[in-house]
Amino acid sequence: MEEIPERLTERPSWLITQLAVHARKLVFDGFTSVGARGYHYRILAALHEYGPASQAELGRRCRIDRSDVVAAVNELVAQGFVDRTPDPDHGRRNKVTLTGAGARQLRRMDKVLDQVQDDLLGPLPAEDRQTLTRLLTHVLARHEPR
Amino acid sequence: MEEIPERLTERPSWLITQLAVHARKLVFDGFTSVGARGYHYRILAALHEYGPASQAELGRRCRIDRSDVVAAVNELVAQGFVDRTPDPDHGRRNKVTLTGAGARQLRRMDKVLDQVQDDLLGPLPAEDRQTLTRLLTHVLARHEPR
DNA sequence: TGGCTAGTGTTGGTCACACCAACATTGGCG
DNA sequence: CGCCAATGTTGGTGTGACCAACACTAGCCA
Repeated sequence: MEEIPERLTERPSWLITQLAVHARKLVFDGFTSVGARGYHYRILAALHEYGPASQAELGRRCRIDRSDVVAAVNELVAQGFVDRTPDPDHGRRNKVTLTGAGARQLRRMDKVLDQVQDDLLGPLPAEDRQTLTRLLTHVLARHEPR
Repeated sequence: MEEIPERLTERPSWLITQLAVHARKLVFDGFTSVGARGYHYRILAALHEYGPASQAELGRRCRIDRSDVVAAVNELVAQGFVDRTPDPDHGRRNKVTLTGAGARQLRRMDKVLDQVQDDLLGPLPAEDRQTLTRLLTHVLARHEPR
């Protein structure tokens, strides 16, 4: 009954940002159920895929600001999901390492995320789902040049 | 060179939320150049399309929380883009009305947004653009039931 | 060798957006 | 009439994305 202005609904920027709102809520709820949030997942994923890394590297790979990596790693350390040790070669640099518990947490979060995809895309046919993913990937790539 | 973990890039929820980050930045920059922000546009658009409304109505139509409508309308009043008068029929209710300056501001923001769509979707062929819009609309509709 | 520059970790802020709880007030309905 | 729903408002929370500044280190190059 309460209609949204057409100026909004017909613009891709509205569709994307509003759908992102719902996606973030689903992700947030899922991650909350395992005591985590988005930044944690990104960092655990990067550590699992590329191995131990400095905080600056993590920030670049995860698209997280250096300063925000500090806080997230602090929390992950407190939960025992990563270790932070000074890099012996590089004086100032830290080496962040995934722990066994961290890998298990990552698996839990993966399961949560898989469920989220289904909730998010709902009854979208597999073909449309693939098309959507392809188009989004293509557009996003043009905004992440380097 | 700095690769993003596949776990992220292959998931639609990541694609949508990350693309939304870029969309928000484009919209933010554009709106900033005319001294406004997202909430302002939504409210001006709703007033233009449906005429004067109460703040609660605006909130429902624009997907903005009641409490946030208060602040946004305050700002719009201060800029002279809307008028807020007590509803004569309804004691507690306010009637928010678009002014001439508000309508002009809305047109400015419309132009900004049109440019943003091009920047956002880049060189996506018209057909793909339409497909993307259709799919996004469809998925979003399932998350906005009523 | 000395000095500058780039990179690193850290602190401490800002902003938009979304959302929630509480409160006083008011209208309308049973 | 009395209760419930709706309204406007205040004040607070959380995430995610940034930015500026600082101290320190490494590496380069003149």
